[in-house]
Amino acid sequence: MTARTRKAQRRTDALSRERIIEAAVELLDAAGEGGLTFRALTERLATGPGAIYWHVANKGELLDAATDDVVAAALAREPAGRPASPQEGVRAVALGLFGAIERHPWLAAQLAGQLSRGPERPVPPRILERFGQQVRELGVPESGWFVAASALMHYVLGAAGQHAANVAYARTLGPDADRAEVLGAVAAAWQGLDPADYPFTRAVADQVRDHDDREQFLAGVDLILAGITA
Amino acid sequence: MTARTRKAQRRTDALSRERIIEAAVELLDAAGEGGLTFRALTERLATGPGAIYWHVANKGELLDAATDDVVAAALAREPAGRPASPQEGVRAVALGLFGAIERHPWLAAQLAGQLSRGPERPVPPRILERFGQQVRELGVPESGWFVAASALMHYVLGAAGQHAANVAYARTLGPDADRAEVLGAVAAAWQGLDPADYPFTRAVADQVRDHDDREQFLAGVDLILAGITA
DNA sequence: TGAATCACTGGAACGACATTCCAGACATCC
DNA sequence: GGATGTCTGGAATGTCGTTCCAGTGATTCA
Repeated sequence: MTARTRKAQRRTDALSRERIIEAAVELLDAAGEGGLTFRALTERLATGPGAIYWHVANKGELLDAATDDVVAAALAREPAGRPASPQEGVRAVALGLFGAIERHPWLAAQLAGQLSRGPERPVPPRILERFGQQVRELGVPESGWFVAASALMHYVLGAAGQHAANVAYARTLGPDADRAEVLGAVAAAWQGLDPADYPFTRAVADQVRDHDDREQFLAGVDLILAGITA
Repeated sequence: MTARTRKAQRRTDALSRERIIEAAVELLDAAGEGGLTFRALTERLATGPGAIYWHVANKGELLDAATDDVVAAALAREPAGRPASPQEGVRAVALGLFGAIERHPWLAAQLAGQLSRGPERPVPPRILERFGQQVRELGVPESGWFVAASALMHYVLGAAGQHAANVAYARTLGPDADRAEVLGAVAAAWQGLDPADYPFTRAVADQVRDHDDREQFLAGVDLILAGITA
């Protein structure tokens, strides 16, 4: 009989690794990266630091676990049946991650952090694997597998992260800002750049205003798909 | 007469924003993200916190300034003459960033952080602009400018960051590890995954071991270029 | 039926950190 | 030669992650 089983028998409100991770995700969603504090966590769970540290090694592990949890849920949410085509499969995975990052804006920085903290982190291989399986079915020769899957993963994480950042930024301007204001804010920030130094960025600012983020995101995915199948 | 000019006249070892940023970059290079502390900074500059805070608003601004500094230097290092082709121009920008992230591994997380912290940060537009100008010369219709430049930027930052992470990770294993060990370490970490859950990742682990990171990175850039011109 | 054991808890305390405060040093200006 | 404003560094503050440890209550064993 494991420790947790025994404890669960004792009290239904017992602390557990799952409850801690769940609370951590809620705190992150509510207040961003800085919102996750052991103090806030003890308050929300009505306990002390020692209790939490018995279930979790440290804050880093907790953040990794929260990230893993959310990403796993996002990748599992996909349609059960096989996609109509590998291309559709890639789009489904991409949109799944896009939605997860949109719902949890702190995910973007966290994923980027795991990417740049060595190959041992659990999440990047999980994502690479999903894209990779679609790439394989796309008929890409094996020598191109890694490059193709990497390109998809890096674009998706980067672009989705930027989208989430824009949404969060627009929320800063006003809690009831509508979509036009949101996109307008980003465009305005870029329009304010020096025309001599940033001719291109200023030119595309208008596109950012007029296009749907999700469509533009998918256009990027299709662009890379085109590169893969070329 | 500005404050800094007058001060420079008084003492050549005077504190200045430039000297602080320079010291910050050195600390980051030496000990990574956690190495930049106001304590370490005061020690290295033989001064107190107040002196630093007179020149710099807070740690975040200092990090942003250091990032901006390094990226600007990397983008300026490119060959002065016009590239032979827009494709070569893209590769030059990509390799410039790749080298900068290789020399300063903390850059990857920092750039990702700026990306996911709103459109006001100075660095992302700087990079987007460089790629964008080449995209324009590639003959891409204006409606596709943003997607093409975004795809390039996100892939380059993500892939270069992952490369830097692997190099840093390998350095952890042993200070005198050679290239084979470095790549072997990453491959070994991926080979240890569950074959049932990670068939693709395990299959590409061998490629990671046998290929040159820089070549693979450029192959990714070319893949996206192929998608853009398709 | 006790006593010993074990998983688990939470309050107190610690060191490191970013940041603020402020009394003073120093060149410059009037 | 006082007044001014720039610039400095030491002391102090509050928050953070983390550790320590005396306890609690269920379980196990004699």
